[in-house]
Amino acid sequence: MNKSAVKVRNVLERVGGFASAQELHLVLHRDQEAIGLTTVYRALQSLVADGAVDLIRREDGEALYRLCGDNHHHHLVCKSCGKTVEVPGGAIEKWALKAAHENGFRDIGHTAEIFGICSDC
Amino acid sequence: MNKSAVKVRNVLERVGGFASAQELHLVLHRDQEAIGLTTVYRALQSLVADGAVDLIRREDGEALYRLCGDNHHHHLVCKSCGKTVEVPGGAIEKWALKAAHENGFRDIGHTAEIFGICSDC
DNA sequence: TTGAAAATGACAATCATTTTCATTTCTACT
DNA sequence: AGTAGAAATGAAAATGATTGTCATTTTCAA
Repeated sequence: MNKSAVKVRNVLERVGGFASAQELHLVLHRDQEAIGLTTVYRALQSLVADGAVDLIRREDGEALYRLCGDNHHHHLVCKSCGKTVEVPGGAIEKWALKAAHENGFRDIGHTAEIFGICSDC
Repeated sequence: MNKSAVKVRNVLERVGGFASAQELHLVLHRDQEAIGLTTVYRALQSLVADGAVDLIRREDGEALYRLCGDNHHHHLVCKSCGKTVEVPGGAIEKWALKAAHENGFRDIGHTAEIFGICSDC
């Protein structure tokens, strides 16, 4: 793993949740870490390839990254104000594994998001 | 609903599964239907807004559209060859509703995809 | 028929992501 | 230490899907 990949991984660790490549690049700059946007993208690519980082897509198609391996959970997002709640994903996990198994798939991953309107909106 | 929206909806019906905006535009042209790409995008937007069409993201972030079917299901997609299997989503539905309810959310929707490597790859 | 409102589409603009390529840093070997 | 070759870096250009603009066309009710 590169020096850059390590930096990116550390930032991901600190932010704790999902972040876009551009956000990560911004945070790195705030921290006086001189690193190019291109390099951030490359570091994220290799981290994803190594299975160290998960990639999901925001509704507008932008890529979001998060460190793999923390306790697995999904997100409940308010469509109006953006408020986000973490939701345990045990049931989904079982569902995904079962469906994949029944169809002969292996190396399973999944994405799941719930969205709605929160009580404050 | 517009004339264009109707055309787009018809094509979606014929192709039966997921298709990108550009693919739909191509099919429409093959059918001698003169319709601009911009209009295809707009028709898809309004169809999605009306809940007539579902939108998911391919792994590279490109948007895919499909006629909103009566029977709610999700997809099990092979990362290698693209083979897709429909999976019933009952368990997910319950999970999403429960999680949303516990946190005071309403007007709930959800997305879920499973991906892996199929038995042929 | 007519006139306002909606729809259309060619083209330009946007924006995340990838490519290119010249330069810099690392690494291994003498 | 010195050096060649490989890998990493990043600025700038390219890419490609999607959206915005705006002049023109169509629709439709009065």
